[in-house]
Amino acid sequence: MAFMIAQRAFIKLYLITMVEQQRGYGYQMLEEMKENFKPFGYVPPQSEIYRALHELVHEGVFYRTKQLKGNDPRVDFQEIVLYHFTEDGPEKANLYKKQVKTDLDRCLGMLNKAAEDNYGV
Amino acid sequence: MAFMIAQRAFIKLYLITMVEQQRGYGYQMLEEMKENFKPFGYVPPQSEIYRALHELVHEGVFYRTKQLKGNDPRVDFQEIVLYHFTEDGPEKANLYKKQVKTDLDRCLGMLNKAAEDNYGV
DNA sequence: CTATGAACAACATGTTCATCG
DNA sequence: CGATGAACATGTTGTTCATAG
Repeated sequence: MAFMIAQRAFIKLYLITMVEQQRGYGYQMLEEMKENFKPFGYVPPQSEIYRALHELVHEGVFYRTKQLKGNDPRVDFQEIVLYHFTEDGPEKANLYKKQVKTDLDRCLGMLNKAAEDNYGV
Repeated sequence: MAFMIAQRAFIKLYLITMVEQQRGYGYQMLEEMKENFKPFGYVPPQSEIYRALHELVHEGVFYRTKQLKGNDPRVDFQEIVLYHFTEDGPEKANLYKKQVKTDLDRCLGMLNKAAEDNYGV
Protein backbone atom coordinates (compact mmCIF):
# COMPACT_ATOMS: atom_id res chain seq x y z
CA MET A 1 0.00 0.00 0.00
CA ALA A 2 1.32 3.40 -0.94
CA PHE A 3 1.73 6.14 1.60
CA MET A 4 -0.63 8.73 0.18
CA ILE A 5 -3.07 8.87 -2.66
CA ALA A 6 -1.33 9.32 -5.98
CA GLN A 7 -1.70 12.55 -7.85
CA ARG A 8 -2.67 10.52 -10.92
CA ALA A 9 -5.62 8.93 -9.12
CA PHE A 10 -6.69 12.25 -7.71
CA ILE A 11 -6.76 13.79 -11.16
CA LYS A 12 -8.49 10.83 -12.77
CA LEU A 13 -11.21 11.13 -10.19
CA TYR A 14 -11.83 14.73 -11.15
CA LEU A 15 -11.70 13.95 -14.85
CA ILE A 16 -14.35 11.28 -14.47
CA THR A 17 -16.58 13.64 -12.56
CA MET A 18 -16.11 16.39 -15.10
CA VAL A 19 -16.91 14.09 -18.01
CA GLU A 20 -19.97 12.90 -16.11
CA GLN A 21 -21.06 16.50 -16.16
CA GLN A 22 -20.41 16.85 -19.90
CA ARG A 23 -17.49 19.16 -19.39
CA GLY A 24 -14.75 18.17 -21.42
CA TYR A 25 -11.61 18.51 -23.23
CA GLY A 26 -8.14 18.37 -21.81
CA TYR A 27 -7.06 21.95 -21.72
CA GLN A 28 -10.38 23.10 -20.35
CA MET A 29 -10.37 20.57 -17.55
CA LEU A 30 -6.81 21.48 -16.76
CA GLU A 31 -7.72 25.13 -16.43
CA GLU A 32 -10.71 24.27 -14.31
CA MET A 33 -8.63 22.24 -11.93
CA LYS A 34 -6.02 24.97 -11.73
CA GLU A 35 -8.66 27.50 -10.81
CA ASN A 36 -10.21 25.03 -8.45
CA PHE A 37 -7.07 24.48 -6.42
CA LYS A 38 -5.59 27.92 -6.57
CA PRO A 39 -6.50 28.51 -2.91
CA PHE A 40 -4.39 25.49 -2.00
CA GLY A 41 -1.40 26.58 -3.99
CA TYR A 42 -1.61 23.38 -5.98
CA VAL A 43 -1.11 23.65 -9.70
CA PRO A 44 -1.79 20.37 -11.46
CA PRO A 45 0.84 20.00 -14.16
CA GLN A 46 -0.39 19.81 -17.72
CA SER A 47 1.44 16.57 -18.38
CA GLU A 48 -0.43 14.80 -15.60
CA ILE A 49 -3.85 15.69 -16.98
CA TYR A 50 -3.00 14.29 -20.40
CA ARG A 51 -1.38 11.22 -18.96
CA ALA A 52 -4.45 10.62 -16.84
CA LEU A 53 -6.74 11.05 -19.83
CA HIS A 54 -4.65 8.64 -21.90
CA GLU A 55 -4.78 6.10 -19.12
CA LEU A 56 -8.54 6.34 -18.84
CA VAL A 57 -8.84 5.79 -22.57
CA HIS A 58 -6.44 2.89 -22.35
CA GLU A 59 -8.49 1.40 -19.54
CA GLY A 60 -11.63 1.55 -21.62
CA VAL A 61 -13.42 4.17 -19.55
CA PHE A 62 -13.34 6.98 -22.11
CA TYR A 63 -13.25 7.20 -25.84
CA ARG A 64 -12.22 10.24 -27.83
CA THR A 65 -13.79 12.37 -30.49
CA LYS A 66 -12.20 15.27 -32.26
CA GLN A 67 -13.93 18.49 -32.96
CA LEU A 68 -13.17 21.94 -34.21
CA LYS A 69 -13.58 24.51 -31.56
CA GLY A 70 -15.84 27.42 -32.46
CA ASN A 71 -18.30 27.59 -35.32
CA ASP A 72 -16.68 29.86 -37.85
CA PRO A 73 -13.74 28.07 -39.44
CA ARG A 74 -12.33 31.40 -40.65
CA VAL A 75 -11.99 32.52 -37.07
CA ASP A 76 -10.82 29.45 -35.28
CA PHE A 77 -9.45 26.17 -36.58
CA GLN A 78 -8.41 24.91 -33.20
CA GLU A 79 -9.00 21.21 -32.92
CA ILE A 80 -9.96 19.83 -29.55
CA VAL A 81 -10.28 16.31 -28.21
CA LEU A 82 -13.48 15.51 -26.39
CA TYR A 83 -13.90 12.62 -23.97
CA HIS A 84 -16.97 10.50 -23.49
CA PHE A 85 -17.84 7.36 -21.57
CA THR A 86 -17.61 4.10 -23.46
CA GLU A 87 -20.50 1.67 -23.19
CA ASP A 88 -19.24 0.11 -20.01
CA GLY A 89 -17.39 3.28 -19.04
CA PRO A 90 -19.81 4.37 -16.33
CA GLU A 91 -19.60 0.99 -14.67
CA LYS A 92 -15.83 0.98 -14.73
CA ALA A 93 -15.74 4.58 -13.59
CA ASN A 94 -17.97 3.87 -10.62
CA LEU A 95 -15.80 0.99 -9.56
CA TYR A 96 -12.75 3.18 -9.84
CA LYS A 97 -14.39 5.97 -7.90
CA LYS A 98 -15.31 3.55 -5.16
CA GLN A 99 -11.71 2.46 -4.86
CA VAL A 100 -10.45 6.01 -4.80
CA LYS A 101 -13.00 6.92 -2.15
CA THR A 102 -11.64 4.21 0.08
CA ASP A 103 -8.14 5.50 -0.40
CA LEU A 104 -9.26 9.07 0.13
CA ASP A 105 -10.82 8.17 3.46
CA ARG A 106 -7.76 6.23 4.43
CA CYS A 107 -5.57 9.27 3.72
CA LEU A 108 -7.88 11.58 5.62
CA GLY A 109 -7.69 9.18 8.52
CA MET A 110 -3.92 9.18 8.49
CA LEU A 111 -3.60 12.94 8.24
CA ASN A 112 -6.11 13.52 10.99
CA LYS A 113 -4.29 11.03 13.13
CA ALA A 114 -1.04 12.85 12.46
CA ALA A 115 -2.64 16.09 13.54
CA GLU A 116 -3.79 14.49 16.78
CA ASP A 117 -0.59 12.64 17.49
CA ASN A 118 1.76 15.52 16.80
CA TYR A 119 -0.20 18.66 17.56
CA GLY A 120 -2.81 17.42 19.96
CA VAL A 121 -5.54 18.77 17.72
CA MET B 1 4.16 23.33 -4.40
CA ALA B 2 3.99 19.58 -4.30
CA PHE B 3 0.71 17.75 -4.63
CA MET B 4 0.59 15.96 -1.28
CA ILE B 5 2.70 15.92 1.81
CA ALA B 6 5.83 13.88 1.37
CA GLN B 7 6.21 10.65 3.24
CA ARG B 8 9.59 11.88 4.43
CA ALA B 9 8.07 14.94 6.07
CA PHE B 10 5.34 12.85 7.62
CA ILE B 11 7.86 10.50 9.15
CA LYS B 12 10.15 13.27 10.34
CA LEU B 13 7.22 14.82 12.12
CA TYR B 14 6.60 11.62 14.04
CA LEU B 15 10.27 11.16 14.80
CA ILE B 16 10.48 14.62 16.30
CA THR B 17 7.46 13.98 18.46
CA MET B 18 8.80 10.63 19.58
CA VAL B 19 12.17 12.08 20.51
CA GLU B 20 10.38 14.85 22.39
CA GLN B 21 8.86 12.10 24.45
CA GLN B 22 12.21 10.44 25.06
CA ARG B 23 11.39 7.46 22.95
CA GLY B 24 14.12 6.62 20.91
CA TYR B 25 16.13 4.63 18.58
CA GLY B 26 15.50 3.86 14.96
CA TYR B 27 14.25 0.34 14.99
CA GLN B 28 12.00 0.99 17.95
CA MET B 29 10.42 4.04 16.34
CA LEU B 30 9.97 2.13 13.13
CA GLU B 31 8.13 -0.65 14.94
CA GLU B 32 6.01 1.88 16.77
CA MET B 33 4.99 3.58 13.56
CA LYS B 34 4.23 0.25 11.94
CA GLU B 35 1.98 -0.70 14.81
CA ASN B 36 0.50 2.76 14.79
CA PHE B 37 -0.58 2.65 11.17
CA LYS B 38 -1.50 -0.97 10.88
CA PRO B 39 -5.20 -0.07 10.77
CA PHE B 40 -4.49 2.06 7.71
CA GLY B 41 -2.59 -0.61 5.89
CA TYR B 42 0.39 1.68 5.76
CA VAL B 43 3.76 0.13 6.47
CA PRO B 44 6.49 2.76 6.67
CA PRO B 45 9.55 1.27 4.99
CA GLN B 46 12.61 0.86 7.12
CA SER B 47 14.78 2.81 4.74
CA GLU B 48 12.62 5.89 5.07
CA ILE B 49 12.91 6.00 8.83
CA TYR B 50 16.69 5.88 8.67
CA ARG B 51 16.86 8.38 5.87
CA ALA B 52 14.63 10.70 7.84
CA LEU B 53 16.78 10.32 10.95
CA HIS B 54 19.94 11.00 8.98
CA GLU B 55 18.37 14.11 7.49
CA LEU B 56 17.35 15.41 10.88
CA VAL B 57 20.90 14.90 12.12
CA HIS B 58 22.24 16.59 9.02
CA GLU B 59 19.91 19.52 9.58
CA GLY B 60 21.19 19.97 13.11
CA VAL B 61 18.00 18.97 14.89
CA PHE B 62 19.25 15.74 16.41
CA TYR B 63 22.56 14.38 17.51
CA ARG B 64 23.37 10.76 18.06
CA THR B 65 24.68 8.69 20.92
CA LYS B 66 25.46 5.04 20.88
CA GLN B 67 24.56 2.68 23.60
CA LEU B 68 24.51 -1.00 24.34
CA LYS B 69 21.05 -2.33 24.68
CA GLY B 70 20.31 -4.23 27.85
CA ASN B 71 22.37 -4.30 30.99
CA ASP B 72 24.04 -7.63 31.00
CA PRO B 73 26.74 -7.69 28.33
CA ARG B 74 26.79 -11.46 28.38
CA VAL B 75 23.20 -11.54 27.29
CA ASP B 76 23.01 -8.78 24.77
CA PHE B 77 25.69 -6.83 22.99
CA GLN B 78 23.32 -5.12 20.61
CA GLU B 79 24.38 -1.56 19.95
CA ILE B 80 21.66 1.00 19.37
CA VAL B 81 21.73 4.61 18.23
CA LEU B 82 19.82 7.06 20.34
CA TYR B 83 18.67 10.45 19.14
CA HIS B 84 18.50 13.65 21.14
CA PHE B 85 17.83 17.28 20.43
CA THR B 86 20.81 19.48 19.83
CA GLU B 87 21.01 22.79 21.64
CA ASP B 88 18.92 24.61 19.07
CA GLY B 89 17.17 21.44 18.05
CA PRO B 90 13.87 22.22 19.77
CA GLU B 91 13.69 25.58 18.07
CA LYS B 92 14.41 24.11 14.66
CA ALA B 93 12.01 21.26 15.32
CA ASN B 94 9.22 23.62 16.23
CA LEU B 95 9.73 25.63 13.09
CA TYR B 96 9.67 22.45 11.07
CA LYS B 97 6.56 21.21 12.81
CA LYS B 98 4.85 24.50 12.10
CA GLN B 99 5.61 24.17 8.42
CA VAL B 100 4.42 20.60 8.31
CA LYS B 101 1.24 21.56 10.10
CA THR B 102 0.49 24.07 7.39
CA ASP B 103 1.02 21.46 4.75
CA LEU B 104 -1.01 18.92 6.67
CA ASP B 105 -3.95 21.28 6.82
CA ARG B 106 -3.57 22.11 3.16
CA CYS B 107 -3.70 18.41 2.29
CA LEU B 108 -6.70 17.81 4.51
CA GLY B 109 -8.41 20.70 2.75
CA MET B 110 -7.71 19.26 -0.65
CA LEU B 111 -8.84 15.77 0.24
CA ASN B 112 -12.01 17.02 1.87
CA LYS B 113 -12.69 19.15 -1.15
CA ALA B 114 -12.21 16.11 -3.38
CA ALA B 115 -14.70 14.19 -1.26
CA GLU B 116 -17.23 16.98 -1.67
CA ASP B 117 -16.60 17.60 -5.34
CA ASN B 118 -16.66 13.98 -6.41
CA TYR B 119 -18.89 12.20 -3.95
CA GLY B 120 -21.08 14.98 -2.69
CA VAL B 121 -20.04 14.20 0.87
C1' DC C 1 -2.14 32.19 -27.05
C1' DT C 2 -4.92 27.61 -26.96
C1' DA C 3 -4.34 22.80 -27.44
C1' DT C 4 -2.22 18.23 -27.44
C1' DG C 5 1.47 15.28 -27.03
C1' DA C 6 6.03 13.33 -25.95
C1' DA C 7 10.78 13.43 -24.15
C1' DC C 8 13.59 13.98 -20.61
C1' DA C 9 15.49 14.95 -16.15
C1' DA C 10 14.91 14.85 -11.24
C1' DC C 11 13.47 12.91 -7.23
C1' DA C 12 11.09 10.20 -3.94
C1' DT C 13 10.14 5.89 -3.01
C1' DG C 14 10.25 0.48 -2.36
C1' DT C 15 13.12 -3.68 -2.38
C1' DT C 16 17.10 -5.86 -1.73
C1' DC C 17 21.53 -6.60 -0.03
C1' DA C 18 25.52 -5.98 3.61
C1' DT C 19 27.12 -5.86 8.16
C1' DC C 20 27.32 -6.50 12.96
C1' DG C 21 26.67 -8.80 17.53
C1' DC D 1 16.71 -12.20 15.26
C1' DG D 2 17.37 -7.06 16.33
C1' DA D 3 19.61 -3.16 14.59
C1' DT D 4 21.72 0.05 11.29
C1' DG D 5 23.08 1.34 6.91
C1' DA D 6 23.71 1.53 1.91
C1' DA D 7 22.81 0.10 -2.92
C1' DC D 8 19.98 -0.43 -6.40
C1' DA D 9 15.99 -0.53 -9.10
C1' DT D 10 11.47 1.55 -10.08
C1' DG D 11 8.10 4.71 -10.61
C1' DT D 12 5.99 9.02 -10.21
C1' DT D 13 6.44 13.39 -10.86
C1' DG D 14 7.93 18.21 -12.79
C1' DT D 15 10.09 20.67 -16.58
C1' DT D 16 11.03 21.21 -21.05
C1' DC D 17 10.57 20.63 -25.83
C1' DA D 18 7.70 19.70 -30.29
C1' DT D 19 3.87 20.44 -33.13
C1' DA D 20 -0.09 22.64 -34.72
C1' DG D 21 -3.42 26.32 -35.88
